[in-house]
Amino acid sequence: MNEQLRAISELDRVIHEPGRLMILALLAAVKECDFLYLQRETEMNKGNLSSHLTRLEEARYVEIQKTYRGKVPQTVLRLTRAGRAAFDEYRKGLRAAF
Amino acid sequence: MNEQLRAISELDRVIHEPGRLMILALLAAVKECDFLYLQRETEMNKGNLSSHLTRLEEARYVEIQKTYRGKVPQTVLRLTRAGRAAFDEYRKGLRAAF
DNA sequence: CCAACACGTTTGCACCACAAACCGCTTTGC
DNA sequence: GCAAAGCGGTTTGTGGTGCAAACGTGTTGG
Repeated sequence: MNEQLRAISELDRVIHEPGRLMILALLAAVKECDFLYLQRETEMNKGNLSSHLTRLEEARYVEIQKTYRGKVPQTVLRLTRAGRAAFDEYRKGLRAAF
Repeated sequence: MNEQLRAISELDRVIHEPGRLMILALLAAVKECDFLYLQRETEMNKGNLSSHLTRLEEARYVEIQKTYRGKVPQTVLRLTRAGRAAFDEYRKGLRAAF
């Protein structure tokens, strides 16, 4: 197997999913944001977004912090150190492949 | 939605799957090859490879030509024009995203 | 002959992305 | 006040799909 193919085959499948890729790309850029901002930016529906976030949390790539803005619940998202590392690694893999 | 996120969300899902990405990357490089060569290079099992190829054929991205090498059946694969265009477009999308 | 092998394909399952339905809370209308 | 609608998400149901094991069809070896 050549280097290009190996790079492709080793891409992190948790990150590779476009929905999650969008989330990670955004979080990598802004450091921190809330659920609704993420929803507006990605144009995903709530359910879809919520389950991708859960998956990213299970992978320890994203931290989910539930809080309140006044009386309104607010979910704040942040990349973990591992998440940033994995995302960097993923991009490195892509560059190696293309 | 910003340009990066749009590029990600518009990635062709048929191509985005790593198994098929490997197949297309290889076919783009060599123009034509047979099933077993593809299997060795990608290190996929036959079943997996076969179904990805079927999917690529259904998408009209790959041409599957069954022939013989002596008495031994041989399956020759080739990128179609549409396949090459879609692959180029996919790579363009990736570059726009990263 | 018939057993083993070569070249793929089909089947069965397990997982997962997606959206509809739901839930608890708050605000609005009357 | 108190239904009804809205807000911020989560859970559920399901169709689709990636994967490997089992199968099929022909060929070769003993």
